This record gives sequence, C-alpha cells and structure tokens, in this order.
Amino acid sequence: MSDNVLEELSEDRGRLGRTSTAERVAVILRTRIIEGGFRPGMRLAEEEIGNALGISRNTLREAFRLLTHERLLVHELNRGMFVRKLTVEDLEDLYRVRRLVECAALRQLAAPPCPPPDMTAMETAVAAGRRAAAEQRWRDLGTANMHFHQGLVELAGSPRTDEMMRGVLAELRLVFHVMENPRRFHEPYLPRNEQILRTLQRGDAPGAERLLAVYLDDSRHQLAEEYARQLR
Amino acid sequence: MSDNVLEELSEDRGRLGRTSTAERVAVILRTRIIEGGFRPGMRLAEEEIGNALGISRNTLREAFRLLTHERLLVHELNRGMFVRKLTVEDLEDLYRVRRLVECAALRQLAAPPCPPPDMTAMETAVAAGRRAAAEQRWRDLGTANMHFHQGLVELAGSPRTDEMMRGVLAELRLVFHVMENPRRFHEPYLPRNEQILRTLQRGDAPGAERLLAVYLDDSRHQLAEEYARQLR
DNA sequence: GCATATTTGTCCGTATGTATA
DNA sequence: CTATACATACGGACAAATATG
Repeated sequence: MSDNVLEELSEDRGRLGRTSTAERVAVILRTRIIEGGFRPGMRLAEEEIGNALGISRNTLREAFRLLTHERLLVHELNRGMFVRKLTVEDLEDLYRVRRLVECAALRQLAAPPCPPPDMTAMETAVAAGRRAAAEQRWRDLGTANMHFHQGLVELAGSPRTDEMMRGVLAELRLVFHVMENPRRFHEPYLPRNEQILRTLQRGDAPGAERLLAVYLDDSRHQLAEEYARQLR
Repeated sequence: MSDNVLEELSEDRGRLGRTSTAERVAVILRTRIIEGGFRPGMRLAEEEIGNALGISRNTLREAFRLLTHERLLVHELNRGMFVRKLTVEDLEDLYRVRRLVECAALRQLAAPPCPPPDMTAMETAVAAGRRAAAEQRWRDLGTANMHFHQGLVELAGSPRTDEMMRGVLAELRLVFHVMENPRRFHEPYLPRNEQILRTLQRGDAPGAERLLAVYLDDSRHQLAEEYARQLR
C-alpha cells in the first residue's frame, strides 16, 4: 500500500475538495476494513500508516477518531488502534438493534394516516442484488442486501435513525468476514428481501414486519453458529 | 473559569485515571454545554479555551472532536467550533427517534417469554424526580426525567441502543434551553412518568406504550410551539 | 474593494509516560 | 529489571482562510 493510495489522496486534494484530509483518509481506511484488507484484531500503527499515506500523525489520529466512533476501530490507551473484533455479544446486540429499529420502522407505517412511503431505495437495492447474483459478485450482493435494509429504515424518515443504522450495518460487515462462503450466506436472503418488498407494496405492513422478524432471527442464528464453530 | 478547572483536571491526573486528557476536557465542556454555560450558537475559540484549561491546542481539538460526534458542537471549516443550534427539524427528528426506540423497547417486553424486566433504574429516577420537585430544583427534575426514559430504553437490553439514547437525550438538553420556565415544562411530566411505571409494573406493557406515545407527542408539541413563538 | 489582524488547518520535533519483550 | 517501542501531550511553525477596519 503506498503509491497508488498516495495518488488517490492527492487527486482529491487537487480539486476544491471540501472534505478535510482526515475524512479522505478515513474513507480509505474504512473501505480497507470493510473489504477485509485490515482484518479484525489487527493493529494500525500510527507511524507506519502515516508514512504510507504521506500524512502527519495528528491528521491520521483525526481519521482514527472518526472510525473509532463508527466502532470499526477500538482504541486502547497507550497501546494504539486496533481493528475491532466483534464478540458474540456484539453480534447479538447488533441484531437486537436491527430488530428494534427495522421492525419499528415498518410498524409506524401501519398506524397514522401517512403518505404512501417511497420504496424506490429498496427497489433499486433488490435490482442491484439480482444483477450481482447473476454475475456471481457475492460481495456486492451482500452490499445490496445492506442497502435494502438501509432503505427499509429510511421509511421512518429520521436522519438520526438512518445514521445509526448505517453504523450498525458497517459493524455487521466485520461479522460477515467470518463467513468463508459469501454465496451460501448472502444468496438465500435475496428472494426474502423481494418478498418483504412485495408484501409492503401490497400495503400489508404487519405482514412484512413478521417476515422481517423471522429473517433477522435466521440471519443472526446463522452467524452465531458460525462464531461458535470457529471458537471450537 | 480557570484555576478551579485546572485543579479538577490535575486531580484526575493524579490517580490511575484511565481516561485521556482530551476525554476529561470533553467532560468539562459537555457539562458546560448541557447546563447552559455555553449557549447554542456560541463560538468556542481554541486559544481562549485552551489557555483557560491549560491544555494545548491539539489536545483541545481532540476534545472538540469528541463533542462534535455527539452533535453538541458543530465544526465550520476555517471558522471554528460552535455550540450546536438545533432547528425545528432537529427537534422533530429527536422525537421521531424517541418514539421509535422507546415504544419499541416497551413493545418487545410484551412479546417473548422474557424474564421479568428490571425497573429499578426507572424507580430511582422517579424517586429522584420527586425529591427534586419537592426541593424546587427544576433543572434536576429535568435530569431525573431524562434518566427515567434512559432507564426505559435499557429494558431492551441493548448497549448500542442505550448509547444512542444517551446521545439523543443530550441533544435534547440543547432544546430545553429555549424553555424559559423549566418548572412549567418539567413538572407535569413527573406524574405521567409515575403512571407509565405503574402501568408497566402491572404487566400492561401495551398500555404503557400508549401512554408513552401521547407523552412524547405532548412534549414535542410543547417544544415546537415554543420554537415557533421565539421565531416570531 | 483592499489591506490588515486574527484564527484556524496542518504538520513537526520533543519530552514524558506506558506497555511489552 | 532493563531496553525498546509506542502513544500522549505540548509548543511552535507556517500556510490558508476568515474577519475587521
């Protein structure tokens, strides 16, 4: 990692980038983590990475802090920054949040006399998922599934909730790395997303909520089993 | 603000404090903001505050960054740090989140065969609120009300949800500053919290949820009206 | 509109404290 | 216990942007 990354950085620097250096660095590190280049547990030394990216330690620490707040990195006092290692408890909590928030988003669709919800985000996500599956891009399929649930939460119309869910889903990427076969894990959920979407479009929000609850339980269970298996 | 604050800082430094300087500074600034010492819109100059607290600019900026992530401060490029000024849209969103999360927390109490929930946090909050009201400490009454709802969310048993709610309630403190008469605003909600608690203890989670929904709507409405009044 | 002073953005070097081999 | 490596915190420097007169 050095030259090409440097170029990436300076490219952005060239234009009137209204983003700070730290944010651009954070983008680079975030994708590295999510894509699996930096594995969970790995330590990110300030000097090493700072030199590689050609930025000062202070700036790098700013980027670290951004990612710490997203829970992708953990900071141990006087020891440094590490890529987050999620425990089974984290996994359980992430799905607890998802169940709470995603189901609540669907539920409040049923109650008040609300305008017809905008489901284009979910539709595009499903379409992207279908394309990815057809072309055997399993990682992209996982991303599309994420976007589907992101879109689902957006139905609640709350920016803060959206942001929280973005964070939760990013953390979940760390969990997904334990699945060695991304196809077997991601593919079955594509039709289930479609089913949820269709149920919603039919106006049956409670039905969609029930489907979603089972969906989340299955996914959580599958991941928890893989966790247990790897600790054996 | 200078000497006493410095002492506070060094006190903690003495023991085996596992917190960094930036975090301790953030604690000081956070309470200043929440208590209203720094009003919304106020600019926090780096040099001024850094000198007052006896810390370097770099360290102070780290503390700023922490509070920025909590949405208590906003950063304007090349202009500095400002205490957040919440818009009516922010207010609406905060209550949208509260309604989503708090009601969901109660709802999932009803469904599964779950262990009897631990309501001691809510009970202590109500007791503290009663004491504060009796002693005319209206600001503390507001704090106790916050703790009640914090405890309510804790029923869901999700650390991430707890943390999110902590952030939401901290932001809400910024909104409360628009209410010039804290008694008139906070006092009526004390008996309503008690009523919700009793309903829950009776095992009637759906009933508590209905009460809570009305409670939140009333509170939001009251604050929104005050916002509109002040912009007139 | 312009020139100036002030403040922030970014970075460096260093001294000190802390953890680990 | 010592040595090494690293993070923490500080102070200073300079460029860039902003505010002020």
